[in-house]
Amino acid sequence: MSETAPRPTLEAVAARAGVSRATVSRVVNGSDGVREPLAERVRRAVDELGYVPNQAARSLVTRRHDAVAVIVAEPETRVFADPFFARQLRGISKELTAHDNQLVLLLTEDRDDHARVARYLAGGHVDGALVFSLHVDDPLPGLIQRAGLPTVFGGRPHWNGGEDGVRYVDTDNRGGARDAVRHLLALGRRRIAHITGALDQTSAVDRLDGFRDVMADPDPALVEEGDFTAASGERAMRALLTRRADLDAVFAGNDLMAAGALRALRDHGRRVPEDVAVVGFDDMLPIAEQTEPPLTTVRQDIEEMGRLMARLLLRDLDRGAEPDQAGDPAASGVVLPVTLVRRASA
Amino acid sequence: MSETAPRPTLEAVAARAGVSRATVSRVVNGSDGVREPLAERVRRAVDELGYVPNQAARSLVTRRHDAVAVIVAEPETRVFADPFFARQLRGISKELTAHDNQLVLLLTEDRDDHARVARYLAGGHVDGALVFSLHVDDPLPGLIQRAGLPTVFGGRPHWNGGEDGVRYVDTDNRGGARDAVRHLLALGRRRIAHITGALDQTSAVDRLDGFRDVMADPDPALVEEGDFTAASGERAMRALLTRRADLDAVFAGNDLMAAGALRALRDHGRRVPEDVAVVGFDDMLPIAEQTEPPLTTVRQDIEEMGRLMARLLLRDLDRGAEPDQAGDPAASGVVLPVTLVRRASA
DNA sequence: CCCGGCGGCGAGAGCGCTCTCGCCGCGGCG
DNA sequence: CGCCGCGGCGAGAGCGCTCTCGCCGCCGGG
Repeated sequence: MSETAPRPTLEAVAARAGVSRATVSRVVNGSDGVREPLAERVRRAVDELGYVPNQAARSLVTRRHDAVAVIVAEPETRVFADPFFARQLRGISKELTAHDNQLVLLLTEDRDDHARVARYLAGGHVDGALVFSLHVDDPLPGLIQRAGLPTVFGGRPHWNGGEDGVRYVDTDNRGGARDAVRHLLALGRRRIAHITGALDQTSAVDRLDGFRDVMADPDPALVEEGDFTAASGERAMRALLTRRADLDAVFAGNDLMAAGALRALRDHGRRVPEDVAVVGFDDMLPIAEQTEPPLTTVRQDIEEMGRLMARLLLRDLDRGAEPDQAGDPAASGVVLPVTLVRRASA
Repeated sequence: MSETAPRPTLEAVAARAGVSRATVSRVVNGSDGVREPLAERVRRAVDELGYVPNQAARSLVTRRHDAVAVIVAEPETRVFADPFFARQLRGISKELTAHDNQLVLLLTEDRDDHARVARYLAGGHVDGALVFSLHVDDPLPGLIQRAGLPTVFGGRPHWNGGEDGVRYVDTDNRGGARDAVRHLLALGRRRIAHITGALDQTSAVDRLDGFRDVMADPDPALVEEGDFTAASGERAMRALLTRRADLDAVFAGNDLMAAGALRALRDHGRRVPEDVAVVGFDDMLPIAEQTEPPLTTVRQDIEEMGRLMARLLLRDLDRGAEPDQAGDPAASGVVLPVTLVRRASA
């Protein structure tokens, strides 16, 4: 009973149906050229025996694996502090399974892991890779490019100026930041501060750029660097308040920092939004709804981002490995729109 | 240049080193029986050619895949609302990669997915499975058991009464609940309420049981069912306050509900902890630290839980598929300890 | 000096599949 | 009525690896 049943092979199915292996293979893989009565007999044999193709054997000859690696290079910071990651993964998963592809997850922490990942990718276990690497000095993207696998990045990669044709999906960080700041202006605020995220990440840089787009030459005293954590937001807010006690609005680089900023404002006796209006970024739930007051923020569709990354990659895989360098212009980088969500804080 | 380099095979390495395939295989797989000068020559050939074994070919004959499926059956609810999932995954990932195993992630949403997962597992792509399924009516655990793969569950599965020898790792929900309630008693509180989680999940049931262990026959009016969301915590707290305006403490089934309860208490003008002491569960960061006041709560080591699940599974895999029914008694279920974290709310 | 044993290495089969060929039978056209 | 063409199916090679054998050479003992 506990004996692992010897899985039936193509051969066995062929024998039972009284046909050749080739014919069974044709039926199983849905290629035409098998006439109906025969095909039906094969199908019956397949599920009488409970036949399931051996993927290893198949991969050995087709050189396809129907599997995609998802590489996340983000040990300590935001990815694990918030539900971002899970959402993205979910989007990716949906798209991949819809196309019968598996998701192999690789989490990396340090340099040793990089070598491991590189080896894994070179090992040809997967047909492509989706990569999340947010930091500027990360050697991972380079390693991966070198492995020669079709790849799509999550978030605009850093060295984008140089290498071209790098596929990525990003949210409209810059545009979202502009929307946020314009909203504050529309409320009549004029002394608007910005708490940046960790500036070694493109998302933080892009949001800062958006802020500058609208504020055109802001007082440097109104910009303070954070690192996307709530604690950094609180600290930054305090610093801003001592430098510019007259500020009347803050655009924080993400909701976590906005939450930190709210505490600092409360401690300093500032009312939100009456004295100081606050806008966040991400619409990270449940944080954004739970703050006091609830956050006005810029929402990005995280799950859609994941889905899109997967879709892009699968498309590449379908039309053969060659990314078709002449290919469609829209393909190299895709930027998803964002929307401003108005709650009580601004 | 864009030509995908034909990966070198064992054959090629053998030719270059002037030995047979068997010898190269021996060296690559670290089995002894190859004398030093020869072994060295092989090793040189391997990295001159950049040889990486073809996993598909290897699996075909060894019937091992060095891959483990992680199945998460939790679309909407807590897993995606909080960083739980990511933490657990990280623990799992660490342990798996330490043993050169890959992590194949399967997220399921609905019944169709179940069939897909069952097929995948039956397809023999992976050597074992780690399963997270929290709901009582989930058919998934049954399907998986039937696939005959070595499996470890995250959280005590539901039908535990029946089937025996089911491997799982759980946190000490009941003991943690007892600690929480005893802490409230030690503070002198006597009219202690409990907001339960969704009672179709064992964790919620166990926490309720722990509450009852200590309170022995509590007033039913002091127990209100929630569903682990902040909104449900808020609603439950309101209900409790109208029923028993004299309550002086609340033990919430998780931190999210505790956060909801805090708002309800604030709205009703109750001071925390002076009028009502509040204890949560999970120590979910950053929520638990960000509430006003910060939450006293029961901490569980999520990452360790993941690591342990992986370790258990790998152990099973190592000693052949047979779980050794006589095996060590500790193996069927492992319960991880929790610790009470004191902050300002109680 | 011969023989037995043992350890190091090579030959070869085979894992379960895909895919190219080529064969065979049937239908249509000359 | 014969021939050619084509579509349906089977035979067989081969994907890259592991692992069992068995061979061969070396060493020690009789």
